[in-house]
Amino acid sequence: MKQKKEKLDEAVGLLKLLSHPVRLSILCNLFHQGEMSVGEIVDAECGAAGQSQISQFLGKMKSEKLVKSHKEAQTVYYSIQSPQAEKVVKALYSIYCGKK
Amino acid sequence: MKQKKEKLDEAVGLLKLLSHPVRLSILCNLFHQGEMSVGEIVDAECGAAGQSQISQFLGKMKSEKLVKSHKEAQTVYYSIQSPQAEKVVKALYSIYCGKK
DNA sequence: AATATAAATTACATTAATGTAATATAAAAG
DNA sequence: CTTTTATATTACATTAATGTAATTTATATT
Repeated sequence: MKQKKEKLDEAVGLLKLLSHPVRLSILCNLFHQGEMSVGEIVDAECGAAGQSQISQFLGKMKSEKLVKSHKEAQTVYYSIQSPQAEKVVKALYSIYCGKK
Repeated sequence: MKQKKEKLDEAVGLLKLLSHPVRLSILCNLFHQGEMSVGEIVDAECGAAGQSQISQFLGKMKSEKLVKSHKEAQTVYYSIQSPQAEKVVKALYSIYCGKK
């Protein structure tokens, strides 16, 4: 069985990546849409972040295995890869957006 | 109804506070123990953080209404106050420490 | 009163995260 | 081949988070 500290650090690693309004919003959108191109992701943020920053965020989340991507011609599509991320986003959604 | 952005920021505010191994560990312990003195909290961290830092963390989490405290003589007891924090900690526990 | 114990506060130094502009790469269209 | 479109990368400047030592406050004990 995994050490307490390892599990703690794993959870913290995930939480850190969720702890930014744009990154959380992106994951929320991916959770509901299933898959989005970078262009769609950028548009969905309505100016809250520029293309460069969003690309950086996606790169970081991909390197940390929260999301995966595939390329079709010049377009790159992202989707959630981590079940843990999905579960936390889901829990947050029910806490903050669930029915009263 | 609350704006999407407000809810996002509220969720991010909570996640940021959970995004530190010592703070998350403290909340996890409080979740399971219900209430702990600062001394017990410090001991439970086994040196991962000093008294000063833990006091600072508790102060921050209290000012953000994640936890509450009451004093008995020279001893201060903390417990979780935020239902949202409790729910996220619970979700994380089931994700990372749940049965396989 | 002097000392000990519990917790909080202050004051930094260090490290990490964020935001942004400019540039680069890759594929498609003209 | 030049231009356009889509995305990624680089290079900082700025701000925020972290860690730690020293000091302080409050209460209890001797």
